[in-house]
Amino acid sequence: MYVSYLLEKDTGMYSNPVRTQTHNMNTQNLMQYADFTGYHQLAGTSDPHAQATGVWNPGFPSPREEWNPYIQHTGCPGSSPAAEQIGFNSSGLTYIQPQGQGTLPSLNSSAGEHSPDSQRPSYDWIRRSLSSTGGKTRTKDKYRVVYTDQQRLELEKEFQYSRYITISRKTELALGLSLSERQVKIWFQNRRAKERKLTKKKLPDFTTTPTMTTPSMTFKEEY
DNA sequence: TTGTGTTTTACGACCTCC
DNA sequence: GGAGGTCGTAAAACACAA
Repeated sequence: MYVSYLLEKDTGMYSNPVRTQTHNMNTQNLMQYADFTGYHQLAGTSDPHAQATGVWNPGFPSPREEWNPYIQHTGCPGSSPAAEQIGFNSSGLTYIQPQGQGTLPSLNSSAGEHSPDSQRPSYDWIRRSLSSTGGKTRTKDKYRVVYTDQQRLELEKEFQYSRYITISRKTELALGLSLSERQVKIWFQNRRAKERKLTKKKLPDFTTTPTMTTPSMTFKEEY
């Protein structure tokens, strides 16, 4: 809720230093994340699950059509005040990068031309602006970390685009946000759980719950 | 300041598919 | 068997009322 709250209301719910710094985001203060001190595992470092995935399929299709209503109903995330403040244009899929910042090298440049990914933001500048402080897990010295507003905003934007992240996008997001792919995957899992919870809350009388098949069954083909 | 409720990360168990 | 899905849950982080 926190990130969606950011997307919706442009005001932070929390008042801790990290969040306070980012309440009034713009393309300049995004670079504040350079001194972000939270723990973020780097993909491919300590996380055994964070290995890079394989070759991206150039034939990556558009997001599942059943999500289209979602995208339409939820509106373009980039059009939210919060998103606009940090530099996303109204399309929500094209990122206005800070000047002088390059783009993340495409996993497959030709794929980018044909996939919806080509219209999405590159996270290279974010990756460079984020710092990593090494890996800690539930069984180690810190139970969990708090993602920055920027990280959650980007994850939320991706979630608004598609409820199920593709392998290539997971890799790109993980790199761009200095998270492990496992963290991105779990974030999406938790985010879907949250959405189901909210939906359940909104529709308490909804007895005939549609059977939800595991998306991996259909999505693996799209990978 | 403290107690309490909510939200956010992270994991394990179990399932399905290839 | 591996990958990724849901579900349930633990615990940290946080908001807020008293």
